[in-house]
Amino acid sequence: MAWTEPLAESAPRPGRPSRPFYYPPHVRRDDGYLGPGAEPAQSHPRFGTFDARPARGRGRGRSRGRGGGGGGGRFTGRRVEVPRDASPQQDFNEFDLATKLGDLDVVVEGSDDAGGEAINFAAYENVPVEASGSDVPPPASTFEEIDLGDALSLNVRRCNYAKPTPIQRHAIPIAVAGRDLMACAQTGSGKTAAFCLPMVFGVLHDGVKREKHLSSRRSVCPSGLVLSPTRELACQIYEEAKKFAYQTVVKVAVAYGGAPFGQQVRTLEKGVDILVATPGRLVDMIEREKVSLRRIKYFTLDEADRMLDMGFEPQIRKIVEWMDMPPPGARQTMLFSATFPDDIQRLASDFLSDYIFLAVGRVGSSTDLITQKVEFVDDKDKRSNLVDILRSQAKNGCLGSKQALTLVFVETKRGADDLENWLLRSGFSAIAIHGDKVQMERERALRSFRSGAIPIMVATDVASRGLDIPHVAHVINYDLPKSIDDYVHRIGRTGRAGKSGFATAFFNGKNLSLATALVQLMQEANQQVPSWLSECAKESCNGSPGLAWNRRASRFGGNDFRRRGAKSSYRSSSSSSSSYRDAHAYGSSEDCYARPPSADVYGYAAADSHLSASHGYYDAANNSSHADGPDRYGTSHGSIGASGWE
DNA sequence: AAAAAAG
Repeated sequence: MAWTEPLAESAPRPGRPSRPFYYPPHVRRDDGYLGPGAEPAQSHPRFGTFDARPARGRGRGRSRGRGGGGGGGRFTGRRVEVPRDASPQQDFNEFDLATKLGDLDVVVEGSDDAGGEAINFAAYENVPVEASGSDVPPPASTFEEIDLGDALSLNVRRCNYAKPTPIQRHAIPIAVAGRDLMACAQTGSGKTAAFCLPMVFGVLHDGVKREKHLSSRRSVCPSGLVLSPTRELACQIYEEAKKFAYQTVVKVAVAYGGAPFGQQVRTLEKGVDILVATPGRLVDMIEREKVSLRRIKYFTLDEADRMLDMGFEPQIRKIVEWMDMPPPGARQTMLFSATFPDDIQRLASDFLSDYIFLAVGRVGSSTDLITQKVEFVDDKDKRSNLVDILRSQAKNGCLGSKQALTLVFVETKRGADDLENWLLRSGFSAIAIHGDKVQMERERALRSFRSGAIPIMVATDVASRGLDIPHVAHVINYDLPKSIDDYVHRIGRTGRAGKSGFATAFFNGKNLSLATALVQLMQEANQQVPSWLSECAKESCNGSPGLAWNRRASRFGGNDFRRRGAKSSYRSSSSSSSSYRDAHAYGSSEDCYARPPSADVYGYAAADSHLSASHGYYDAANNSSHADGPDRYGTSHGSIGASGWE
């Protein structure tokens, strides 16, 4: 009963003296929020929702049990279904409540604040969960239950994590049990903590033997490794891991390109237990014998589907299979991502041993917090269209008290620079980030965007994954990505923290191949789909090879490819026992008592309308482009067909 | 065809 309960119970008592509690600087934030990227339910500004969503057709069975008797090593699975009527809107309000309260004041001078009691934790429970594999460890509902030990528990507290999020609940016990894991949950849902905590715990539990760092004259031998697809994300993970390792013997370090090699090595040589790295620099370090992977015991691939896609796969394979890392089975491997296409799952299973597949998602996932608009805009009109939007946004002010941030995605690095220049010339404060900039510039861009000093950032896909930037109110897909997965990750930069977000896409003939998947995605997220877009989807469907991108069927988890591949041999008969436990853990019992007061009581309706008001341009912009959308499409149809090859 | 990741 250490700390979660008191927090919640003391909340309604005003004037109660605050608990003295030291928060080290690295877990503080300028906006008062103390936690890192994941989500103490109680006051959590960053808790979005879950992107991982069930595949279609899952609504049928209420639950699917694990095999009766649960014999050792048998492949079993369990699922929990969410009532169909779970209203996304309601969830939004609940999250928004948490957000608002969290923003009011957090912790240092009174962790009693927060009205913990008013928060409906059931919102967290309302996610469909699938866990499949042999002998899946049961989820834990509190951190205490997981028993991470004093030091780690204290750090979790310092991060203001009151309760584990669903992905943490399920993944942490699995990880702590030493099992391999393939986990699906949206970035921002506490995924980072879900693998960092167990890694720190593992190292701590194994006992750090300092001499191991000296066991080789030349190279350091970390026991934990996390790989990330971008440098900035690596930094972010490093920062998070550091919070858990604070005041323990566990040392965390980061290695990525574009920064002085020697400096990073010198840091490593002081000892490192958990190394967060990007692939290139890591390979470099290994080849120069600065680092050895021979003692790796915990290995995590973040954004695993990206890491295993065509561009990255050889490098990852090299690191995992051709360097000195212990083979699957001799190490623990965990893969995390929001999206996990089938073919990538198949690839990934090379790296895993008797793994558990975990998908945590909510019906109508995070994207329904995001209002998605698609406008038909020819390339030549994009600039003026963008400027119109930005101008209207500037006029309509900010998002709450904070400067609303706008993230504009473009296709190419060159395009990012060009657009940045154009915006600057048009009088906007904007900055570009892409892979051709030197690392210092990249970091400076991200920093000034994060802080709100420069409220518009033009980015390539370098910024599409994982980055946790509070107050991004609007994501504009100036150029749409080729794959729907990228689209999902991009718009996922907003609509976090339970706040609503806007996403606008400029669509034209060049994006025809995306139409089908886009329409599908929007429909699932209860978005209004312009009729001209539906038409595009229908057209492009016909016998075109354009569906190469369409991985809808296998995305969003809820889908362990092993179950599809060999259903009959894997799936055991359903049994009521384990499904009952899950239903109980996630189900209605908690659901019914803790409904928060209606949104209006707290003035969310107002907050909400303020938000829409601040984006009032929307109606105007949408109407006009909507009106001429079909025409433009119609007139250029011939060329669309030609250019829309894949 | 593009971005990312080594220098």
